[in-house]
Amino acid sequence: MADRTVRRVTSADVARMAGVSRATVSYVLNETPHQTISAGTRGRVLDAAARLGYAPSAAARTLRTGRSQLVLCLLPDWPIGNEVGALLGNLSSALARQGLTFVAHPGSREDRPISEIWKAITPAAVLAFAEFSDDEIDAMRAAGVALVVALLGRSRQRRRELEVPQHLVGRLQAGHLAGQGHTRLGYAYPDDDRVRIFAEPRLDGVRAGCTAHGLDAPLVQTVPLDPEAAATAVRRWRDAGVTGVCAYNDEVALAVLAGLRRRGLRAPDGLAVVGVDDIPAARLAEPALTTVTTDQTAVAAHLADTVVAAINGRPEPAASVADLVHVVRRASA
Amino acid sequence: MADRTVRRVTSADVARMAGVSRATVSYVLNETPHQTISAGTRGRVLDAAARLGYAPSAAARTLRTGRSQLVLCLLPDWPIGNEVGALLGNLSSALARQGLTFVAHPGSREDRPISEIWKAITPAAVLAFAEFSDDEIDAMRAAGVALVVALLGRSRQRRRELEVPQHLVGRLQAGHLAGQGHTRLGYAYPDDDRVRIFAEPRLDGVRAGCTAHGLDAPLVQTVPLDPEAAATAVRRWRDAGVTGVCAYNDEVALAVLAGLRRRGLRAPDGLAVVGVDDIPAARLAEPALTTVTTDQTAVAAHLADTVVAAINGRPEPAASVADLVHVVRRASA
DNA sequence: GATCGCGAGTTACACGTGTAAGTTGCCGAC
DNA sequence: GTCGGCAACTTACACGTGTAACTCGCGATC
Repeated sequence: MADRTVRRVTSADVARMAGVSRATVSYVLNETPHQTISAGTRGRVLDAAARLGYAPSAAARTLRTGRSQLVLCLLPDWPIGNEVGALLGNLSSALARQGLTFVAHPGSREDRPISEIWKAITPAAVLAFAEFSDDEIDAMRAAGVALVVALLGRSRQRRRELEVPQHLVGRLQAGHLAGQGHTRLGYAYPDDDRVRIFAEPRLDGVRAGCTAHGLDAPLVQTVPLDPEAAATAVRRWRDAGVTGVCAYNDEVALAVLAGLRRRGLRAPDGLAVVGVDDIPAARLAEPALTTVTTDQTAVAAHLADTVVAAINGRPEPAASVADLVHVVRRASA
Repeated sequence: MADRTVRRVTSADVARMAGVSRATVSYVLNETPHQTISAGTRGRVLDAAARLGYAPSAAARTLRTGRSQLVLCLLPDWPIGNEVGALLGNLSSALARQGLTFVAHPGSREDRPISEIWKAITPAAVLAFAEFSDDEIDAMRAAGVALVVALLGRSRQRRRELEVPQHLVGRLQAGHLAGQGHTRLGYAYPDDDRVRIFAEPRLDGVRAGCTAHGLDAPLVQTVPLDPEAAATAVRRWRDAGVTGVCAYNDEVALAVLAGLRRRGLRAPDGLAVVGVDDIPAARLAEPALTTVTTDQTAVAAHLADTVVAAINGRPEPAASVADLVHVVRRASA
């Protein structure tokens, strides 16, 4: 009867089977440059590794090199929706193609200082939606993290990778309404402080869009996800002569639609409404919601390229912003 | 000028500062049982560790013990919504209180064999929504994973932790409609094979609820997230004498509401509709959607207890299913 | 007064890897 | 005929930790 405790297959086992030293195994498997290995040995090593089902110990490799193959993403404490979920999925796929494993850590910073998290993982790179303090960034770099990216918000050294798409979203919303002939726009701001880092660049984009089309700045109102409260916002907009509203996202847009109903009105006549994200509920709403979507695959691919480049010490690639966002035309605007 | 490459603080540094051996530091910091350390030494070690900002190397610890402090959750490839997001967040908090770090890995299994993932992490436990093959389970156990939990679907050795709540959800939906006097029910099944593992136990719950109230089995129809297709389903239900419909989730329920509108009808008179999840769009719909919610905090807490118990070799705790799901009464049923 | 027990530590090894430095044998150049 | 150079490897160490096994002094016990 075999040993109860099944031992892990190590590179020493592969070496023994291939009849070479452990170093040779390492050189072959890692394709180390400037090392000359004959085709015969190479084949024997590869064969032995495959036959034994060898997988290197991530812990040992991390200990030795001081850096793991993990990319850590710190999720925000506000509920993540489909669109962020899609971004994470695409990011994971894109990084997997480069041999990096993507993991996400949900949960607010209050639970545990974030240093606990990355010290428990030693990631190659850290992505986060919110900002880092300079101290945090220094501590992470000192611990061997190659790259720290704040996707949004202030960041000392890196540019904010998601900022541009958010800005474009806002511009496109405003542009769509301006193209429909609306001359006085409103902005439906979310009633949740935690998403401000997303809302601000979108609102800036709407402002820029208004300016570009020669319109006045949008009339901003906070809209809770509640029909009654939304109805109040609708009244104020209409009193001010607003005819089209850009909403922070589809949920806020749905609230505006509900507010219109409360007042016996309906989009687009009472108020044209444009959302963001194209959630499933958007096309099921009454009227169906016009909305703006982002090509999360493209964003994820660029983000993955940036991470890989930084880990390998190469300069970061330029972003292509063309065709990143689109309007999905439906009945509400 | 100091050394450019900032060295990591190790337990040896702490030992030097406290004037003790490295082993003593380890014993103090890990509170190893059956080790007698004087209060004085203990204090000096703790003080030195705090002063130096010492954090143990996860890689070294993992290498030594053969098991990391990470709990890995493999996310499904279908889009995760708010409710799963909330579950993950709560789970992360609950595990953090026990010293475990929770990480989620998004992305389909097609990208990369899942063995690549857990070999790159060596987690203490693995949670997944879908099933594992027996071979996968064996391989993971052999690699040192203490616990493998399939939250849903078949699983050889562990029970499926999320199965019961899904079943309860279905029962409660049926019970609510039965309580309103409906005698012939329909079930709106999602048009996405990937969520079958969620849909089946919910549908089973609805069936059980019908039986418990002496009703016929529900008339099941697949409902795509499209108003026109939903309208067809609505016609068939009404032709069959169905007066109340349980939907897989709120999005499918919104589709049913849209289908009713297409036919000039409205809930609850044309067809009473009950959703699941209470997404933000539910209370903004017309009419506002009655729905069933699950206490994700309680589910997460129990799941965390199960994980911790398994890692420490204790028997798994019993689940309390009382008050886990609730009906949110609105206009649609 | 030798012995035992025990509190309070220390020494030493193992975990599995990457890689710098060293060791062959062989071939071509002077 | 020697010597440098190179292909093809091997030897040996370091990474930072947990823990079994050992040491040492000291007070109590027979």
